[in-house]
Amino acid sequence: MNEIKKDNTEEKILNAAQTVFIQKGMDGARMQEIADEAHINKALLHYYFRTKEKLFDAIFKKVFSKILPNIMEMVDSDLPVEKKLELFIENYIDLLMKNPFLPTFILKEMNHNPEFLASIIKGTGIKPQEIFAMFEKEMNAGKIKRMDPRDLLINILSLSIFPIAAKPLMTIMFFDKDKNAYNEFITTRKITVKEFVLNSILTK
Amino acid sequence: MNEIKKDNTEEKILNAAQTVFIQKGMDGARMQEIADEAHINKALLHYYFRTKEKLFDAIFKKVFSKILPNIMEMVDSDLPVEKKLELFIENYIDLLMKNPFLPTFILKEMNHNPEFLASIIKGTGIKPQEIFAMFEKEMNAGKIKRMDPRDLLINILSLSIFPIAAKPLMTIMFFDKDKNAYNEFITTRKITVKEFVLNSILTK
DNA sequence: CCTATTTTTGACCAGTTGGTTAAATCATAC
DNA sequence: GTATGATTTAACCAACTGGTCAAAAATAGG
Repeated sequence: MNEIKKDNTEEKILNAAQTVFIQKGMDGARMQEIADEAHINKALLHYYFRTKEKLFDAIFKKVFSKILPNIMEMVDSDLPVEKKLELFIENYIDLLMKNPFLPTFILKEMNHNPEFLASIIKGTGIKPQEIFAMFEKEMNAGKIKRMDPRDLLINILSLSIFPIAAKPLMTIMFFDKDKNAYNEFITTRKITVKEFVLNSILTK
Repeated sequence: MNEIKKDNTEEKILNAAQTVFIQKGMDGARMQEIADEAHINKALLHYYFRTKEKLFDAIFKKVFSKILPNIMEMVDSDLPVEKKLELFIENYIDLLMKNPFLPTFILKEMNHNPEFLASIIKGTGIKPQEIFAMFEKEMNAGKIKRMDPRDLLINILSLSIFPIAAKPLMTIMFFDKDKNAYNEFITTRKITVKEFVLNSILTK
């Protein structure tokens, strides 16, 4: 029963910590609140994760890994670029709609510890170089216009992530505080963003 | 001497508070640190701004207003769309490069109090409807492709703001921690973003 | 110079915070 | 059962935090 119980408590703590940290951030979160959320004693938090910072690091790593989906297999596949792009944007916006708090949380805590951030990125196995190489191959084949592949990747990420990170601003400015209208709009963007990008980069 | 001294102290406090709040956020900032930064007694903070929250609100308002430049006169001008877009993107990226902390700070604290955010936006005099109307006029004239004008505005904002908000991530992932390379890249984007957008929306 | 008002300060406080510790409970193996 | 080690708890603590207050210093007006 030893292992099972340990796993269970640790999982309860991780889930509770994720809930609280995402809502309140590192500085705003309270160890007591995490303990309450997990229905355990506060001292138990320190028994499993010695300090608040270690617990936070575990959560950040967990959450950050979620936001980097398995794009590499998409990149390596032999689908045409249009299809790759379509899949990527749809999957990515879908992922963010299901976890709308991820972008804000990550942007919020991104400056916290750049070295730690770097180590996480390295651990995900994402190789930007390979994505760039894929883009460049398409450029050489005359399929898409010649441009800095980093620009292209950053543009796609910007168009997908920013509107979800800035949800409160968007909802107030463009949708008169109507959250349903905002959500509907984001759903449509799975198509419009793809078209916007393809219109721009495809050679005619 | 009454007025001058008061203004001076108040200004010292606002500057110090801006520095600390932007660096640490609402929760991470300490009143004592703000007082030290302003070289005054902590009690004086509470004499000018009764609570931490009131001081923070003043800073947020000040900082947020900065990020909404005078775009309306650009919108109302009779320049061709291409020129309007070029001016907007260049000015906006320039503004963000000079204040690279603004996007992160605002995104970080955006959820803090949506009603307060709404009141600030109302106070800036920005009328999204007029921007949308301008886009629609260009569409009717056959100058740019038909699309949801909200998509277009959000796309432009995303492409301009996100790469600066996500600076640490970008620098690590795409520029091997070379901050100079990153800055150079952002400068170039004043041109490439404009081209990216125009390529996509201009009717051929 | 004297008085009244405003600005500034040092000392203080109650509540909160992350973290510790010693003892209690539980599970396991013998 | 009981000895052993892992898990859980209640009570506690020192440091810190936003905020207060009475007194001192500066300023302005007469």
